[in-house]
Order: sequence, then structure tokens, then C-alpha cells
Amino acid sequence: MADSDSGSWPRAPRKRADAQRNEQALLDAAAKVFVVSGVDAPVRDIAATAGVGMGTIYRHFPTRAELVIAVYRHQVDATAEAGPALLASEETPHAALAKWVDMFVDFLTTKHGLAGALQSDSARFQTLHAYFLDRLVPVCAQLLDAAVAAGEIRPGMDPLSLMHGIGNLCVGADGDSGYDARRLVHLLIAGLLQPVTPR
Amino acid sequence: MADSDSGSWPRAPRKRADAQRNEQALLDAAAKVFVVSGVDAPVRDIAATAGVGMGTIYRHFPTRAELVIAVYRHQVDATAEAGPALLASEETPHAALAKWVDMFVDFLTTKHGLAGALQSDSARFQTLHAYFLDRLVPVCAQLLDAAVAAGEIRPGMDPLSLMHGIGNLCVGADGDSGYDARRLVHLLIAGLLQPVTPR
DNA sequence: TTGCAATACGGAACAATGCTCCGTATTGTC
DNA sequence: GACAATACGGAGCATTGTTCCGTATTGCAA
Repeated sequence: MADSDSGSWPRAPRKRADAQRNEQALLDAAAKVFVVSGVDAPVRDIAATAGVGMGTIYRHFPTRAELVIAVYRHQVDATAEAGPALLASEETPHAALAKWVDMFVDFLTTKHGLAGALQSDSARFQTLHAYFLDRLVPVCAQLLDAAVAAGEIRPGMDPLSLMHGIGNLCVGADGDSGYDARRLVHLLIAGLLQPVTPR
Repeated sequence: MADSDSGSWPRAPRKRADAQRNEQALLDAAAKVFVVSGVDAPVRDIAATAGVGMGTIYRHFPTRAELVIAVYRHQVDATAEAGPALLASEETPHAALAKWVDMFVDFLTTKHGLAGALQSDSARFQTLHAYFLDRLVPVCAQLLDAAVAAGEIRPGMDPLSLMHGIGNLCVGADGDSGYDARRLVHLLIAGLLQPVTPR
């Protein structure tokens, strides 16, 4: 199968060694800074932590969204992949949906301000929003469809809106205040259940 | 009760005429600018629209929150007062709660970015958050209690968290995108309903 | 090894915005 | 009409995002 990395694609002119080093340093630094100052941390802080100049950070990650995505990509992918797995392992589709949603909530609420950034309509985060949605909405749709097919929930819930809503409920859920995003998200998911139409 | 305006209180050294004029101008200008640019509009824009200097705006409204509160005070008060009224006029407490919540959602979603500002953990909006909550949480609590007493919903829902959650669901609900905050809030409220425990 | 072109780097500089401060102007009163 | 209290305006500083360009590194070839 030919050589593995000069694949048949247009061009990926292997990066210079220092560039690779810096990109990794930036990723590490960003992860560290995000924990402390949230995803809105000043660009300068990240650059300084990584020991690089302002120019370098913008060269590698032109928009903040790209940096955030790069930092959290693994976790987003893991969340996406967990969907089908849960569908297979849980008792009912609704249970799978509930667990999957919990994963997502845990992810968001452990990242300072990520939820807020996600919902921000600022153009600066448009890409971020889009990435999360592209990756997760189909999974959500799959879970939703399964639950509908099983007769557990009413049809008609738009997966995109649901994801949007869940993300919103997680805004400001880091840390101390008595606000419990999980609790409210559970309520939301419960609201989806087909009312057990009595008599 | 003595004379009505030199009450027995410490001191309210009647404002100078120009100060009153400017405060009103600022309020009008802010209302106008908020519609176009959201509650995050640059202070300079508001000052310019009102035809006053930077100093003046800060003198009258030291924090942005105070300005926002002043602009929307009437509407917040109206929402608060609607609670008991709905409780009296609607069929059931849960119905009253649902209608009241709708009012609140409509209020938030018609104000560019208000919901976002409300949830922002930025110290700059702490006061804003507190004001809305002080005013509305008791009303929400009253509606919730009534619904619990009527056996419609499970007890234990913290009114503050519920308000927080509703506010959150409204983030980014202005304008175009297919996102329908009302729909999701309805789901949330529906989730509150006592499940018709089958069997 | 050395020379060179391509690539990447750093950080100064510019712009937008929040907020403060103080010399000047307005107002109300005697 | 003069004076003290009050309020005004906007220049100026700080923070943060973003761009630009002279300089330093790197990889390759001779």
C-alpha cells in the first residue's frame, strides 16, 4: 500500500520539526490554561505558557475555536462513539439516551466555560459550535430515533435543538453554586418521555 | 406620615436638573442601543447615542448591570406580579407555572443577549443576576409550591435552579436559528410533572 | 560541510473597549 | 450677581484580540 504518509492526497508538505514541537507545546499549554482560566483565557497567556510568541499561536490556530477543538477533539470523539455502544448495552433506547447525555454534560461541566463558549453567538466560536454539532448531532439523532421506534418518546424532537438545549443548561455549571446541570438535563430528558397516557 | 418626599430617610439630596435630564437620556439611549447591539453594546455607543460623555454614564450607572436593570426594571416587575395573578386565573397551578414561564422566556428572548448576560459568571453581571433572581425566584417558588400542594409535581425542585435553567435555555434564542427556547422550556416543565406512576 | 531557499518565529504595533480622573462648565441659592 | 456644590466631558491608561514584517531555523543539495 505504498508509503503510509505520503498518501495520494493533494499535499501535506510535512511540517518542520520546530513547527511540530510548537504545536504540541501550544496544545499542552492551552489545555493547562483552559483548566485555570477557562476557554476564554487571554491568547497571551497561552502563548506565554507555551513559551512562544503571539504570531506562532495564530499561525497554528487561526481562530480560537480551532485551538479549543484541537484540545478537546479526543473527548468529543469519545463521546460520539459512546452513543452506539450505549444503545447496544443499555436496557432501553431512552436509558441509553439518558446515559449518553450524562456523558456529554459531564464533559461540558468539567471544562471551565466551554458550554458558554459553545452557545456564544460570537462569530469567534461559530466553528466550535459547528464542530461539536457535526460530530454529536447525528449520534443524538440515532438515539432519539431508536427511542421513538421503541415507542418511548414522542417523535418530532429535533436533535439539533435538543443538543443546543442541553449545552445551554450546562452554562455556568462549573464549580460551586448550587446549580446542578445534570438534574435539569434529566428533567428535560424526562419531559421527552411518552406520557403513560392513563386510560 | 408627614410630608411625602422629605421622608425620614437619611438623605436623597434631590438631583440637579441636568443630571435628571442626562439620566433619562441615558436610559432611552441604552434601550435603543440594546435592541440593535445587545446588552453588551460598547459603553461608548450608549454614551454617544445619549449625547453625553463617558464620565456621565459611569456616574449614573457605575456598573453595566445597573443600567440593564434600570432599563428592564418595569418588565421584570411586571413578570413578577403576573405570577400570583396567573395562579388565581389558571385552571391548575401547573398551568399557571407554564404560562408564567412562557412570559419569562418571551421577555428574555426578545432582548438581544440578555439571557447570556444573565448567565455570564463575569463579576460584571453578578448584580444583574442577583436582581432578576431576587425578584423572580420567590414568585417561582410560590408557583412551584402550589403545584406541589396540588399533587401535580414532585416536591424537591429548587426554584433557583429552575430559574437558572430556564434562563440558560434562552441563551442564544434571539433571531433566526431554528432554536426554539420555548419548546425546550416546555419539555423541562413537563419533566416536572408527577409521572402517572403506572401499575 | 556549507550555502541557500523555504518555512516558521517573535514580538512590536494597531485597534477596540472598559474604566478612571481631573480641569471645566452648569446649577441652585443667598 | 457671586459662590459653592454638583455634574460634565473626554483624554488617558489598561487589557486583550489580531496583524505584520524583520530575523532566525530548518532541511536539502551541492
